Amino acid sequence: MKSLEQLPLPLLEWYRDNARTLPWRSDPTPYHVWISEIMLQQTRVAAVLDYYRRFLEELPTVQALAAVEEDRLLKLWQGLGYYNRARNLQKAARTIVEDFGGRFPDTYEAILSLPGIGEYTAGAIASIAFGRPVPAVDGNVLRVVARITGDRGDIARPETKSRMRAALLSILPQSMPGDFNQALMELGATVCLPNGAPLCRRCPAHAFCAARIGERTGELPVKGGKAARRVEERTVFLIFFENRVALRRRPARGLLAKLWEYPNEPAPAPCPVEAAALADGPAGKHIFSHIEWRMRSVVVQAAGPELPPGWVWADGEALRAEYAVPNAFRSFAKAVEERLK
DNA sequence: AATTCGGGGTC
DNA sequence: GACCCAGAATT
Repeated sequence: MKSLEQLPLPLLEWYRDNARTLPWRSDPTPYHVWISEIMLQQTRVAAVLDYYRRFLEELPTVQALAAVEEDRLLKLWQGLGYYNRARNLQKAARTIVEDFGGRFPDTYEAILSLPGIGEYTAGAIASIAFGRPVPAVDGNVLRVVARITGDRGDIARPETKSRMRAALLSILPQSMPGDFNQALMELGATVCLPNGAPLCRRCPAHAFCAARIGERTGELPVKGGKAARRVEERTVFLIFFENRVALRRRPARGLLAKLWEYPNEPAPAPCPVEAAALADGPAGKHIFSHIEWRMRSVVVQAAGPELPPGWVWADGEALRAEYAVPNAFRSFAKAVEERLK
């Protein structure tokens, strides 16, 4: 990894001049860094900005996060995805309040022990918020290192990841590890782009990057895997009674756990309530990482207010402000709103 | 080591 | 379509 040794100085200089202005950088308290890092897991900066602002506005402290109602927390997370992140955030907040006296733990090992925090996030928080000299190796960093060093190892494999992490640890500037880690990610996000289209002319590693010199940026990094996606046909029931719509809570474990949904079943499925009228509603499609839902909908005028146990009637205001409904059902939002007026 | 967990931007 | 994103937890 000889070429990596030349990286720190030009990288830090580049970062000083090119760092984006991001809300979690203006006041990098451990709480701010933590919330931002969890939201940013597998999620682009642009998608996080509004959620981050709303979240900190309502839950400005670890104590507030520890105490908030779970349904309110899910509502704040609605649409961001990977909802276990929100639940783990609260578990960790309660651990911090109860076991750490409300003070965020300040060592890599203690941070790593918290729910929802793995090697990457522990390294990010420890280095950015506490100045600890540990690497933070995310997807951006793996791509940058693979290209600069010309490493053909599969970056999806733990062995490749740990090799690159060790190489980074050996060159990590002890004085400013947080800036170095952020600079590497920033470089990956804005210059050393995926899809074989990096902006090498703007790169501080231009002179010594193995992939650029060898014209192999299109072949690096090497990444295997890609599980096939299964398709599920589902029927969604948009059930109305007197300007309200029926919702039910999803199971506590698994996909979209504990979020609210319009009742739906694998197609074909019979109407789950006594109906005064039935009509076809809009179709919808939603693509998860590992599943594709192809949905048709049925608009149901319920014969009465009776619902199966656990289901609820929601009016337009409750639907907007109270119930966390995942974006998988966004195709039906307009049709539902129309009938709740 | 492989799968499960969302959702959206980008090519 | 395919890839990827400031990944972690579970199996």
